Amino acid sequence: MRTPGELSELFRANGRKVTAQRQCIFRVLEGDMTHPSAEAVHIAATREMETISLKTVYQTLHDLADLGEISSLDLGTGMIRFDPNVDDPHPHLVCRHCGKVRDLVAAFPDLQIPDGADLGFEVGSAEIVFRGLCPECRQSTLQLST
Amino acid sequence: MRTPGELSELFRANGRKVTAQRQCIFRVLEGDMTHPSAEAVHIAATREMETISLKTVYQTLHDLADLGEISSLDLGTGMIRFDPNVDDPHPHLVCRHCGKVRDLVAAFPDLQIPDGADLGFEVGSAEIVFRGLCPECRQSTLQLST
DNA sequence: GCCTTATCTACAATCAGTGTTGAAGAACAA
DNA sequence: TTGTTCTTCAACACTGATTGTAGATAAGGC
Repeated sequence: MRTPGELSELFRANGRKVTAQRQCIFRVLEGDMTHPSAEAVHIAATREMETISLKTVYQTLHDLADLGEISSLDLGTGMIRFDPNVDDPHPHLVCRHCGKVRDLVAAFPDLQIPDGADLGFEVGSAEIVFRGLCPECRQSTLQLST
Repeated sequence: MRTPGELSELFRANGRKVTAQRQCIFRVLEGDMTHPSAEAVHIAATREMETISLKTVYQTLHDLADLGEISSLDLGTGMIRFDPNVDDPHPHLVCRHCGKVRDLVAAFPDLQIPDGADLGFEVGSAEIVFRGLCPECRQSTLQLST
């Protein structure tokens, strides 16, 4: 993802206004590797701007997704997650206990659908999701069973 | 998925009762390849039993999923989809326009995470989702742009 | 600084899915 | 078949994430 300054430029170039709320959200997202939900972004943003509304956060995140600066992921955790790492496609690890999401940096072969197997679908993108338990939840599950 | 009769047996064997509503749902699911949502199953079921409630449908679908007879999928279409084809893992094609889901029968290599790359995750399952446009939505999109 | 227009906040609504509860019904034993 | 017990049913209200609305506010060009 770009820096807050670059994102402000991009918003202006696209006829969008650069408000204090949006810049606050840009800053919150910068360097965030946790795949935050809109709610999580809102909580972080209110630490800087107490009055920012959740609706504004949703709106700005969707704007960023429309511009291709972040990607929105529905990984089955009950809420949409936002991923600032949009430059190279990568699989995701999802904890089925706490919902934590992590990028998997290991390389995977490009998935190609064999000719004719797509039944007329025009395929745009492929996603790989691994589900399991994150280290923390593994730990607490082990403790429960002893 | 098993036949309605086999499912009834299985329910009894697991201490669950076999009600008319459940048998109706078994029949609806049999041979359904459309990955229906609970809502869709409910609509189909009401054609046989007008008074069956959506809650009962949810309950029975979850029971079936708990017994491993169907799998529940959150593919980002806004509702959980249920897949009676649980015997062999397979990728899914999801239409980003109408939400239609199709099994991809083509074989894909087992996805294995390279050692150390999982950062301590205990990985249980892998999912592959292809997103794109189904033939019908491709058609209507083409017509719109002419 | 002024004006136009996009954006903001607060509030209410939507939508999929779940908890609750009295009533109905299935299983099982005698 | 009958009675007992326990599960399940259906209606209703509720949750939690997300979106629509509308009046107030502020950005950005002049």
